[in-house]
Amino acid sequence: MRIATWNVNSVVARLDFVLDFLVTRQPDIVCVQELKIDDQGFPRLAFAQVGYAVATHGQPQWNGVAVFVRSEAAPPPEIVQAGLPGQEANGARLITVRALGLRVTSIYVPNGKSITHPDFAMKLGWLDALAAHLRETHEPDALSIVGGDFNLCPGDLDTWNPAAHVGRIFHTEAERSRFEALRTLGFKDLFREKYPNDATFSWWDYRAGAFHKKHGLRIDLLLGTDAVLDRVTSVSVDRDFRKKRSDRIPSDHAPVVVELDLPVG
DNA sequence: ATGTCCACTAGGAGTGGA
Repeated sequence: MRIATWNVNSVVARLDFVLDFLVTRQPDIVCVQELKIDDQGFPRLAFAQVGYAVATHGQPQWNGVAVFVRSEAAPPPEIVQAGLPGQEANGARLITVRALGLRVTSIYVPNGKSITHPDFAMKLGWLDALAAHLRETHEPDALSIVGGDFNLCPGDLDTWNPAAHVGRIFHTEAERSRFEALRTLGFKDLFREKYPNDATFSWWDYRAGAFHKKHGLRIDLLLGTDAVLDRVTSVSVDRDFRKKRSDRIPSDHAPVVVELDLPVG
């Protein structure tokens, strides 16, 4: 089974990239963030035509999350939660589905803007609410995945220039301690568990040639319970989908993909 | 490099967000 997470930075602007990712990589499940479209406007038909069912929790203009499921020989995803309880006013940032025998959550953590901005406190509160929600709904023995854009670097290996970012947003102890709380709940960082010493990034700023210069961050993460972790065979970043294609502009995030030793269906 | 790209409003270029 192949499961991915990808912040697409507008599913409408990125439709060609996203459909090509599905067709060429054939992921079984994809956690998606930054749809930037409401559920009515979501281009469902285009996804059905390439064999994917979608569960969306969108809003106009900003945010929005989804889970795509390869529909060949599989029932469509069943939505079990749309929106993080108590945090609905802060944007459409969480959806949980049951699909292919797994519980899968796609999240888009608030950016926070800067550590002095009111949005930073909102971000920390959102992460606290996420931990509380995962604690309440946790099935310790289940195959559970939380994938998404966490808008934080878990450790110094996850940032291209740690010295320049000490104490800055995405790198603060306040953010990292909340990430650690998710691990304590039983949600392990699949990439880091598999590769304790690898510096691999998933996001590069559009500006200043950051991708070319390898000035990136690892902020797009797939977390899983031990039942998932035991079945991980690889975790990779699909950098091809961060590359410009003739006149087409990519998202500033690349897909992160985990391969599991787990049959589909 | 304050560097780019998105959606929205508006009917063009500016704003807010990331």
